[in-house]
Amino acid sequence: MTERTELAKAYQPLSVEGPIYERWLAADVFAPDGAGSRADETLEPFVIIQPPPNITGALHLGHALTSTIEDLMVRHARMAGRPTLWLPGLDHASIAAQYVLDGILAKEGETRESLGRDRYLERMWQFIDTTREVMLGQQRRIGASLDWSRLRFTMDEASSRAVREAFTRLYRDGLAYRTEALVNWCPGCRTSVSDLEVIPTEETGTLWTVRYQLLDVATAEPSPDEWISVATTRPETILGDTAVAVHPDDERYRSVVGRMVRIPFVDRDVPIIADDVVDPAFGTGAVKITPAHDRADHETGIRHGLPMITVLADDATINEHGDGYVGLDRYQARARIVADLEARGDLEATMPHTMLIGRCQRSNDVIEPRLKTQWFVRTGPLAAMALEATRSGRTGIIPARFQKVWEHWMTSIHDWNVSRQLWWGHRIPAWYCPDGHVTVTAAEAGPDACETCGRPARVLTQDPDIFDTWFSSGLWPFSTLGWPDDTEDLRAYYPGTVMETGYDIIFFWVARMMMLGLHLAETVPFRTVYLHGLVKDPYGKRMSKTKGNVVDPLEAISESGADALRFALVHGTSPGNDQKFRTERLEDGRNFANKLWNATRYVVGARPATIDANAPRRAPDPAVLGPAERWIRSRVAGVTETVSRAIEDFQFAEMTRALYEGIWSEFCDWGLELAKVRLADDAVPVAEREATWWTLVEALDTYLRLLHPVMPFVTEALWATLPHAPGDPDLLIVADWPRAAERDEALEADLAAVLDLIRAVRNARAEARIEPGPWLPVHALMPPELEPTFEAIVAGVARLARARPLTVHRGRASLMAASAGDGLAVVAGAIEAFIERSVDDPADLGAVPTADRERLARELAEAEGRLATARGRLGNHDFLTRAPPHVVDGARASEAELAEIVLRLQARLEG
RNA sequence: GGGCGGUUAGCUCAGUUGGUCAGAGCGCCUCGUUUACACCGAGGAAGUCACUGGUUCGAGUCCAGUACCGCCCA
Repeated sequence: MTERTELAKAYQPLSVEGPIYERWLAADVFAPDGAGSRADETLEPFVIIQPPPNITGALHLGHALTSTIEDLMVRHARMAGRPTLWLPGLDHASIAAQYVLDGILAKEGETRESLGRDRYLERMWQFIDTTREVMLGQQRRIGASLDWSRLRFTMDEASSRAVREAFTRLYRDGLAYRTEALVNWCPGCRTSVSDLEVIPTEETGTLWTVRYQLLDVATAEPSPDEWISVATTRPETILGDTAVAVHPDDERYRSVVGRMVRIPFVDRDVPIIADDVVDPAFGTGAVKITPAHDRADHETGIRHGLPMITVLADDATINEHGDGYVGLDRYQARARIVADLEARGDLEATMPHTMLIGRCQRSNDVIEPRLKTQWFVRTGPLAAMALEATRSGRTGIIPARFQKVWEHWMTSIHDWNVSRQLWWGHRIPAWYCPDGHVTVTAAEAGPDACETCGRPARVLTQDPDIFDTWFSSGLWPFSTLGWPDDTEDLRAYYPGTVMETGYDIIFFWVARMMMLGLHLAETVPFRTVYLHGLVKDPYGKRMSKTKGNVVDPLEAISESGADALRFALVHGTSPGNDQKFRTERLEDGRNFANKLWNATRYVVGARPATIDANAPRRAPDPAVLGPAERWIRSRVAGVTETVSRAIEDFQFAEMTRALYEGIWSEFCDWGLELAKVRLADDAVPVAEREATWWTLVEALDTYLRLLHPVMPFVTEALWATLPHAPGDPDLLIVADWPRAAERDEALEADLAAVLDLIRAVRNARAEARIEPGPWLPVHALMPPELEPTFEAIVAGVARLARARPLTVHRGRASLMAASAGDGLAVVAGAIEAFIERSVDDPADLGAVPTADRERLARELAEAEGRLATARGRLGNHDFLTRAPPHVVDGARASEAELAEIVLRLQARLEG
């Protein structure tokens, strides 16, 4: 049984959270097959494979949001009894990790090359040993109920094996091939990068117009007065030009198409070709073609069978093909070439030019398109499967509008370059024999011999490259479960239920997982893709370390508690939409936790002496429940419905809204206040007081369960202080998810009317500037059908309205007779009331009734306005005939009610 | 150039199939030490739902266009 501790006056998250996480761990409740699991094996499993965060990065608010939303879904599913797996992981992030480590090494005066491959990798493992613990610790702090027994790392042996196997199968199936092609080369990182890692940035450069000498048709030597002017932003690529192109319809150049020009410096003679891709309006209408260094030129080159001459080395210096400029950096070469062109008189014009430059996402270097022999994955068939999967609904995307983005990307996808010239990652399992034969094998030790010619392994060399990190990530939904082996986990938990991530990496993650999952694991990797928005700073800017506008989740947790951070993040999220985060939002969650804490503190302390402190929780006896108790139960049922539906619909902010409203504005503001009166009233029979208390306990019990997925710590702590029912577990985290009870809508409507009266009385008093202290006699008149309910909670109403005595009148005449003296008239919907006012200072007598009259007149004007609107609608024949009957009925009811209110107010004003 | 999202109270945002939906939190104003909570309670002020047309008996809610902001892709 749980220990009942005295609750502090205010919730202190820091002292509560750590021990609770330890209790969860000790109880072994995170794993679906853990000792503390209460999963019902007959239910469908709920599985989220966590998108593994980059092992070198500290967790930011985006990770916090991801963890919170996933944890929320997972905790809900777990409480609902489903076998629930949330599998944690870390990503080795090749390029990012190398970037960070290289920076550290640079400070020590070392480089990758100076250490050598083996020592470099040793350093990397040491480095990530330190970052790993930080990452995992952060997730624990936020309360993530991850199955740590299944923690995986993309570089562990099982993942490596999956990568080798996956690649081998793709190769065997003709979906992986090696070829020379144009890749995005980052000279800083010395590797190729994917299209997604190239950030197009608008920059101002220069457009140079350069004269190329035409050759005399007869002599094939430069013709002195004939030239063609081409415009270029990259003069250094002149060295690799193999043609000049014009548009076929361009009259200006029609006569020169087919003639030859001489490329400056390298003195290569190349043809003038005609091609539709040339934009006649750009520059001079004639462009130079460098097939080895430009994507568009590359395609043109292929169409026209042009030679492809690479003039840049890996470090972006001019290579041996750049006669006279060899060894110069690309920008030095550019400057020299411009100067030399000018000296030769071949530079015709220089003008500023705005263009898109591709920069490396990681190093910010300008990307160079270069020809490289690398491995590619054929995406056509894979993308087709991925498209079909979403179109058929086997995988749904939430919010749905991202389906369009998905379709567009999947239909315009290029083959995927998976080779990276890095060291930290999975080595490509391809071996080459001296004759150029390729052998691909999943065997860890490599091939025994060349597959083609049988030469022994010792003469084969392995491809020096590693895989793009996203290749191993793409296998994550199943490699984590044991694939390629037919494991129990794979059978039980694949495909996963939800893939939850930010929309910014839909292509990185989701696309690759879908393509590889469909091909290799033969089905979609997850049923639903849920995309959340980005967490931005208060001005709507992306948070980044360089901008200095990041909010550290750990700092936020230290200040306000993990629950407060979780609440703030969930409260502000809606599918696919960004949220602006300001730290003041944390206070909402902190205050809410405190409110809940104190409500529980009150309830625990208000236990009637007749109930044993260790008595198990039992449902209140329905026979002795008053309206307030029945109202509480009905409202709890209402909130339960809303919360359950919101979770199913991925409307997490709606879930927090409903709970905040239900717990604070309904349960605390009205339910507890009404209950207090009964609990404190010795005249109320013991059985009724007990039932009232059990009602409060039951309501809190349910609310704590409903709120647990969002605020796991405070709810777990408080639940421990409440009586538990037989069959309840020791920990809330594995307690049953509430089933919504029957609602009593008629009673809810009655109570709403009563609460309106209390509000109206308070309002009238406040406006009349009556001191809050004194109790004043109040007379009420209401429809007879409301009277029984009203009478049953009259003591509570009296207290909350500060009415003494509170008299219920039968008939208008009786009320009017009672309210003849000085006082305040109140019309609250169906209930009319009069507050007697005792005047201490006779000088006040004149002023107050005037104020009261003003208030009533204002209310009358408003009611009359609404009545006029209602009558206007009802006077419209089209409305009566075309609007659905229930709407018309509603309008009639509202008209009748307003008319009644107007009459009462008029009577008051005239009287 | 193509596509998507946003524009609702001073601020941050809800408003799911068009019919009391004009809302919440924070902030602001006025009160308040009734033993759960001042991380609180009571009351209050505050918005031509970006703009212009259209559809409809009825439009933040649907359609078209405009403006501004942001994002994605080329």
